[in-house]
Amino acid sequence: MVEEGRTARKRGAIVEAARKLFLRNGYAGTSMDEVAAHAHVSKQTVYKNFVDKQSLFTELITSDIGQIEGPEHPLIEGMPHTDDVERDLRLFARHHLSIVMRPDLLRMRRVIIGEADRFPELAQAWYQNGPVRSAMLFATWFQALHERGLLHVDDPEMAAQMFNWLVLSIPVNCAMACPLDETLYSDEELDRIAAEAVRVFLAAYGPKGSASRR
Amino acid sequence: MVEEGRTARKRGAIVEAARKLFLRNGYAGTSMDEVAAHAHVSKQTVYKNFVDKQSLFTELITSDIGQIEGPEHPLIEGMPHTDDVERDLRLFARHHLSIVMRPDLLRMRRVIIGEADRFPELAQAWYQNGPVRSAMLFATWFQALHERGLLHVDDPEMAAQMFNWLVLSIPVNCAMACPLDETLYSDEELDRIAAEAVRVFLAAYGPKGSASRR
DNA sequence: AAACGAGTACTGTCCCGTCTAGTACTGAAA
DNA sequence: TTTCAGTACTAGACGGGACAGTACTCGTTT
Repeated sequence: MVEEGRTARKRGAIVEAARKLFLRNGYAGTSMDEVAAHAHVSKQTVYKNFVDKQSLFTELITSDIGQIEGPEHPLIEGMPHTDDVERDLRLFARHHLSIVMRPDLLRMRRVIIGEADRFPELAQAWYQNGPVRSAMLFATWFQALHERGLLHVDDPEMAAQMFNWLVLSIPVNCAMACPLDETLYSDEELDRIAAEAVRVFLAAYGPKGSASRR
Repeated sequence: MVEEGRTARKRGAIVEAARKLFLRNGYAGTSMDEVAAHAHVSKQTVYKNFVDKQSLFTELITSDIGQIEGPEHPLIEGMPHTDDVERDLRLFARHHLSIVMRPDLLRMRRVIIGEADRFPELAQAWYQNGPVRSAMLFATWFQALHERGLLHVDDPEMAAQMFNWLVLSIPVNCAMACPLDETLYSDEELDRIAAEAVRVFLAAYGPKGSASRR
């Protein structure tokens, strides 16, 4: 099982090199020669595995988009679902943040946004698999909490989006414009943002009586 | 005054063409020949006005970034500053939204994010002149409202950022991944988002007693 | 006259994708 | 285990085209 055969190994090296280069230098900024050299593979091998530069790019990104599918799904499923909604939300928000703020995912976000005009279907796939999927999960979650009287949401879709961006917006939007090599936000800052986001969210969508205020 | 001289007119045409092409096709996706042709100008003239492709790009974007400085400044200054904070906030949020959602500004956001690795100082300039400057304006505004007892903000910086992204996040993040030629959000949807953003904001940062809930 | 600009050809570079000639691996038969 | 065919891989060259930036000639504006 560890044995993959030579071809698969080569292909893996190509994909790995391509990922690194595409995410760092963008589509136009990456040449196939670079990919081949970086993968310690001849250019011919690259073209044996991928018909095109476009194909290499889209297959790679598409596959990566698919990989993201699932970091928060099990988390919501396996959520403690205690009655301490604030604690649950904060834990989840913090976890969500630490995933989305992974440098490789931030780079991917940048590349996809930058190429959104040239690869619109890719951008769509990413958007649907990322923000939209998250929002839908949140919406069902909040709907359930609403029915248990632990939240008060008239429009679960809207609340879900608000929650998502309350948590993510500040650091993600900063990361879009800032160099990613240094650490942008410390763990403590992310903690603080997650906590405040949850506080704001609960102030607006908490159960009727409780106005949590610090 | 309307007369600008031939040179200035040519230069203007070049900048205009370059803006259109760079914002639509990105930096690498735009050639100097295209710019010249689109400006009805010879390539030599382009190089008489701008030493470089890089220079053309950075000077253009930098100048555009400078232009944005001021759409909301006068608005806050000339704000009615009634005691109906919710109304003021909602009007302002709606106005802010309609500016930031202008297609050309969305395109600029895309390009800057996409080239953030290759033009980090540009990305920084944009970030400072956009989100950071907005947040600082909001912060002083909220601070003043706090002192008048119309808001309750312990951390004006944080509140300002939260407000900014509560209003903008949903449509802006969608616009990053979606084709910009068709209209993404109707005026009514933007109204709704602005209203909900203000509601959430006031629930969290409104004056102590009032829990505005719909 | 003097500067400016148009038009166009040109240089050098980069890069995609292909081709060729030769080498290494793999798996099965002898 | 050795042999051997078939396949994968290497290294490098190359055609074709795009493009940044320059050179040069001739017309136009001021």
